[in-house]
Amino acid sequence: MSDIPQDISHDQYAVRLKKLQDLRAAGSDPFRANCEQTHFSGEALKAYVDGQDYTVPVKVAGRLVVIRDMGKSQFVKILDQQGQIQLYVKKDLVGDGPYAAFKKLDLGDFIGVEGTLFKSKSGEITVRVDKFVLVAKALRPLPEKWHGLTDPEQVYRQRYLDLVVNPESRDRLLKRSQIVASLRRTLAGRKFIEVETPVLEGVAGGAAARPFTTHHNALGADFFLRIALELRLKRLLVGGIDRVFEIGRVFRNEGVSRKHNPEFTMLEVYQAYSDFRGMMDLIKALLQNACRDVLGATEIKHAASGQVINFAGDWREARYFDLIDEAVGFKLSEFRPTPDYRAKAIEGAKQLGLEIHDGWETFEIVNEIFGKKIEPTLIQPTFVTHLPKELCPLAKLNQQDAGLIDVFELIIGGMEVAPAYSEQNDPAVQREMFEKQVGEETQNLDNDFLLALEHGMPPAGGMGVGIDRLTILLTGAESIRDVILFPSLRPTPAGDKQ
RNA sequence: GGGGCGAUAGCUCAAUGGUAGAGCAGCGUCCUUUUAAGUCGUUGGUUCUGGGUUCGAAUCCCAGUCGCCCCA
Repeated sequence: MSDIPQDISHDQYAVRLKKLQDLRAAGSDPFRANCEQTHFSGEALKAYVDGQDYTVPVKVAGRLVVIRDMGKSQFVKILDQQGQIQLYVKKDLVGDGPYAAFKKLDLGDFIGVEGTLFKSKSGEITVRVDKFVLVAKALRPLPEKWHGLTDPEQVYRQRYLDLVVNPESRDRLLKRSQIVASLRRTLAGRKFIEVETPVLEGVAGGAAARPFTTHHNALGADFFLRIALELRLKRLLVGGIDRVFEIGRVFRNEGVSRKHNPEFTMLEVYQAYSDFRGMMDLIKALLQNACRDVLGATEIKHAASGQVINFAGDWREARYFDLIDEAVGFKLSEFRPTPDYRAKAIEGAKQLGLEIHDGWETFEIVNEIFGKKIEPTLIQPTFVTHLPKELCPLAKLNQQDAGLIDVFELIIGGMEVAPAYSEQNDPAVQREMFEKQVGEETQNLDNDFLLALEHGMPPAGGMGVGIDRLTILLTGAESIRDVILFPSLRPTPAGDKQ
């Protein structure tokens, strides 16, 4: 030990650690087991009765985020789940000793207080503190109060700091929670049953995507992380669960971008004895309710296009090939049954300035036109129906045109929000469709699923909703990373601090 | 995978080859209704990492790490 007092005034961590040690030395616990709380901040603000200052008692708790020290009194603010509330601490009210202790508190500390509500001179509802207690000491300082945390890497890796200092971040988290709750309510109201199915699968099916692989030691077997919920939920249709849904994480081993995270959340819904048209009705109810529940309106401003998206009323319905014909400027769809189809599709795509890759199938060329030139222009909710059958092997073929499938893709704000199908339930046709796809995709044939189909699956409408994209839409977020609390990032080296 | 941009105090940002600065936060002082409170004083730097060029590098060059954007 040195006699020379070390100057730690510049080191905020050391200053706080010293305060913590001093508290312990004085017999006080800087990390309490609990504290009483009668109101969240928002509830306390509502509990105030106009003109009745100092009569309504409240006990609130939270993290100190603002301190305005005026010598013998202080205005401070604490943050809890519902937001901030101001506290007023007066020396002659709490007493000299406690007041001195209060002055030693740091931004970031958690406190619990007891007091009464009043309205300050400038009209802010405030708790006048009678008693307070430090319940948890913070050893590290908070980011700056005015600008918040802006470095995206730190926002994602230390989301807890982002949530403390960036209110819009907390707001997005709350909205996402409300959206999911609203979806569940709507589904429950229509007698859907929520289930959970395996994340670890022997065969990763139900979508065309590269899966993650992992290994189970005790079983001595490799597993895939699921890429969709579909094939498990359809087994439940076979088992007599007529209206079933799951909200769950799926994993796709693909690129990361503003619109893609390797793990994301899907709602998949299946309704026996319905079809893709029934799903139109369902998705409208789901989204209109979610808008009302979360935003209190059925219109939202779409930041990217500047348009107002209107969820009320009837939604536009357009056939895939009508939109394609319109985009290329000639009747490309009429060439579908002819040998000239491919040449015409290439011609159409090139006219639109699109790059075509040699190995592409004709349907891929046409879908490039859709993805690049049509989808981004569909801002208002639009059901795009009757896609070419190659785009999904799990849907029923159209009665009039076996090259088409009875499906829709719901596009909103230029993004695919929900695909829905009349589900294929003929085991022979299903096997044939799978076998065609297995050749070109990485996924294996799910024989166990085909066995289930052979036992008979009722006709059904099915639908998938990307929860992350829906949240982007309803919150106006710019990136999927803004609506996923902890987006996938390259791991930092083990043991690395800060 | 390719191209572009970025990383400086705890946080937000300056400093274009010549002693690394500001605001907030911190530390010390004044202030019993503040609103990014105010006031006076003050501490704090592996300029992402490693090489190189130069009398001299936050700045120029090379390589790497991490992130963001665009493209595939």
